[in-house]
Amino acid sequence: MKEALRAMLNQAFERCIESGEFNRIPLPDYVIEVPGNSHYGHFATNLPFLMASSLRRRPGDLASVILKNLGGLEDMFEKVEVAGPGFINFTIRGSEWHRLLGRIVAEGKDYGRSLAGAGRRILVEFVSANPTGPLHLGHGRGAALGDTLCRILSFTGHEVVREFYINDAGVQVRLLGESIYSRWRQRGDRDYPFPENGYHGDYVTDLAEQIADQLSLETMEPDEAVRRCALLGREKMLEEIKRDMGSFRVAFDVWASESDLYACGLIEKILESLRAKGQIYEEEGATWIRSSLYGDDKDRVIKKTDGEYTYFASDIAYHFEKFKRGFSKAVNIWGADHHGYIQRIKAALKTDGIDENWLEVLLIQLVRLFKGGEEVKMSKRAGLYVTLKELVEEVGVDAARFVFLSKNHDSPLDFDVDLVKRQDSDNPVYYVQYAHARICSVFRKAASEGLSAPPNPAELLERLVLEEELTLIRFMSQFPELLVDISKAMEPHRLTYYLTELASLFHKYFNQGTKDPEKRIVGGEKTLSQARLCLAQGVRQVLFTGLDLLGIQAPEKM
RNA sequence: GCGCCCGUAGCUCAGUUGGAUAGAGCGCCGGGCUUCGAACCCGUAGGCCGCAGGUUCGAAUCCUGCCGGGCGCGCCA
Repeated sequence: MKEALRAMLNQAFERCIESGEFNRIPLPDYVIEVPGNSHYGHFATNLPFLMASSLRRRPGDLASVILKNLGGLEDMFEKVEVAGPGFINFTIRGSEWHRLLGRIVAEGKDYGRSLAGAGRRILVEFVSANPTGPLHLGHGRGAALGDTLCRILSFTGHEVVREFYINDAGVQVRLLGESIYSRWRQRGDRDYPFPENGYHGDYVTDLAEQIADQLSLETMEPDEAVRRCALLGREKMLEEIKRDMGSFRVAFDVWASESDLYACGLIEKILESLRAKGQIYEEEGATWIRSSLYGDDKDRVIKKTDGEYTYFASDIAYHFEKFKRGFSKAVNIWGADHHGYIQRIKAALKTDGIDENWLEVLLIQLVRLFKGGEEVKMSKRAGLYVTLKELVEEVGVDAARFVFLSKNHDSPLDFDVDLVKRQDSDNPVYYVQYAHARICSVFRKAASEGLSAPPNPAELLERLVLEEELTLIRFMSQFPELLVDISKAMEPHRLTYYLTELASLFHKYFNQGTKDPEKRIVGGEKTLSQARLCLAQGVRQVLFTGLDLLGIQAPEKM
């Protein structure tokens, strides 16, 4: 509908120029918006303001001229007027909204799906936890964000690949092996030393027991035993991570391994090509990349004097490889404590001419957990932290995902377990689900009276004349473009707010009927009930689709 | 010190990328179930959008400078 309006305005603009009423100027980049206040109609444009300065005329006058040149007014509009200092406000006919509802119901589960991102291949890398310990709350937030973003991008026509990068090459995994081995030795020798910076969590002791059952550690040299502990520990942690992600309804297409990059010689290969281009040099016994030429604060070491690569080296190789795989864009979801690396990795990409905007990094801020009104302090190093699994066991997947997606990823999140655990009305999570369940209940009631939403309701829908009904349709009409906007801005949390508002509009509508039988969905005259059931069907569908994109279930009963 | 992010109702946060009278949830106070689900709805109170300038028809939104908070600035990962 907005597009139709835009086309009409563009045409009117041309007509004004051809008729000589306007001097020729380029069409401004104007906006058609839905005014917050319905007093200003259903749509409004600022076009006149944007032409005022170049034409040196008053916006109000320009608005009148444009209005005069708009064609086909009677068909689509109930009212078009110049308002304020120069807005043009449009009020759409009810019949147009009825037609739109018909389309929503007809499109069903595909309503909102689009081709906006057609031809765009996007790689989204998220979570990417070290396989050295269980996933924690921060990973949960990243998982919820990444997964929902991917779902929405796919729905808007992008080709999406979801990837988990396994940091399994460096000292972390070796340390894991040492930690496991030490725990195993400590069963016989209480004083056996534990590695400095080792992993302290109880899961390490569990791993030690499992691994001791599988391997005869006692027959091995310590070095060999540590190596085997590291390998097996990595495998087991990875399995657990995959399990946890699965039960959090997060799936990955690719599990990319850092150690594979080394194993297949990719790191050397890529560094060689950079060296050939003069982007790499040796100094003080180390190997450096000229990142400072491309926006980094200084050059960075990629190979240390001891001959080991830094993690940065493999990161560079990994991202170059991503680029070669032919994606139009790469999105990384990182913890906010990594923001210092953004500039660095982008600079590294630029050494090979890769546009820095090709890579987009979304930072997620800290998650703080509250229980009993107090913050639960966490320390990963000491192995003291709440795992994602524990959180999910306590509050459920739906609630956890909803809360993680209830704020911009860029702002810190306080997760109040007590609030989210409550099975009562204070829990924000149920609000949207409840609306869905309620509609399902209405349909059960309708069915018991032999009523349903007819598949081809065209003429019926004109029975919908209540302001609440038209408001619902108008609000639903914004769903497709919302998803496109979210895809562009990479802000999935906006969907959470949208659904909450849609649910709210429905609850208000529904409650009208508790006081006034004339306004009930089921119970009045047959055609009216059918029309209202169509409306309810549309709302139910949008709620369902929206929740599905959030990875949240839409229950029929609660 | 340098860089990034953030300052919006008592609390937690939205704010359609520059639009018209700044919103929601929680909390406070008051009201609504004899038939579609009260996990809901309705109403009241609550604001110098951190401060000061600037840009323009128009600023919570963009620019500059302060103030306050978080994070990052390794041949660690």
